[in-house]
Amino acid sequence: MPELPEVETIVRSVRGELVGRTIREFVSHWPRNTLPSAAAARRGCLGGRISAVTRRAKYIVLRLETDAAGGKPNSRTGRAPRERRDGRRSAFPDGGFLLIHLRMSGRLALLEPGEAEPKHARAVWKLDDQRRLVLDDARKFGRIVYAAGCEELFGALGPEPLAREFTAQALYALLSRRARQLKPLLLDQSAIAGLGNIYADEALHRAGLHPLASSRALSPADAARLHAAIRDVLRTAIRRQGTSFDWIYPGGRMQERLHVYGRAGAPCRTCGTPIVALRVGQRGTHICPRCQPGA
DNA sequence: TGAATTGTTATCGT
DNA sequence: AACGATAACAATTC
Repeated sequence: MPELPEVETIVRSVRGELVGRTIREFVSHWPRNTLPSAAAARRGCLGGRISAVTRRAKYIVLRLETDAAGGKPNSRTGRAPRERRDGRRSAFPDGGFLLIHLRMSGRLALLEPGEAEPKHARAVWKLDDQRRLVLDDARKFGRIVYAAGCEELFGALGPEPLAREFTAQALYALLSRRARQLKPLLLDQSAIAGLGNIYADEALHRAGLHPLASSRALSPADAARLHAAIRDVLRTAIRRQGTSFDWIYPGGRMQERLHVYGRAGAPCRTCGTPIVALRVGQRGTHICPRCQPGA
C-alpha cells in the first residue's frame, strides 16, 4: 500500500521519462474510478504536454499544458494560448492536472512499444513517443482525477510532513486543538498528509507514544519527539525507496528497518520486548508495550 | 475462508 | 450542536 515514501519514489522514477511528453490517447477500463468522468478526463488529457510530475500526500500529480510553448494554437480547441498583460504565460495555462491515487494496490507501468499490458490495466495513456503509461491495479481502488486546478482537492488535505512549514510547534498545535486517538489522527489525511498504516505505527514507536493516547494529552516535548520521528522515518524510507512486503510494491528496502509493523511477536529492536499486534480504529496496529506505555 | 488494505461517507454517541 | 468514534463500502489476493 503505497504511502508517502513509496509514492515519492514512484514520482521520482517516472518524472524524467514523462516530463515533456504529450498525451495522445487516454482509455479508462474502469470508468467508475475516473473522475469527474472518463469522457471528461479524456478531454482534459488529450494533447496535454506533461510539464511536471510531483506528489501531494499520496497523489501523483501530472501537470498538463496544452498551451504550447511556441505559442501554437491549442491543438484541441484551436484557441491561441492565453497570455497575461506582461506577456508571460499564465500561471494556469490551458491544461490542468492529472491526479493518480494508487490507494491499496495500484502501480504505474511505462510500457515500451509492443509490450503487453499488465493483467489489471485500469487506465492507459498513449504518449507521443509510442510508449504507454498504465495504471495497473488489481483491487480497482485506485483513482484518477482530472481537474483544471487542484486547490479544492488539496485544500482539504493537511500539511506535508516533510515541508519546511511543518514544524514541531505546528504539530503540537494540530494535536492539541483536537482530542483524538493518536493513530487515527495520524492516518487522517485532512490532519497530516501522506502517512499510512506502516509509517504511522513506525513513527509512534520511534516517538515512544501509544497509538490510543489522546492527542490533547501530549506535551510540547511529546509533540517534538513525534515530529522528529515522523520526518525521520519518512526520510529514511524515501532514501530506501519504500517498503516492500508483498507483490504490491517491489523494489524498496525499508522493510529491513521497520521496528514494529508486521513484526508481531518479534523482539523490539530497542528493548527486546515482543511486539504486540492490536486493533485501533479498524486498523492493524503494532506496538512495543515497553517503549510505548499507557493508553 | 476471512483478514487485510485506503480513504470517503453515513451514522451513532457523548 | 459539534466533535469524535465507528461501521460500511468499493474489490481482490493469499
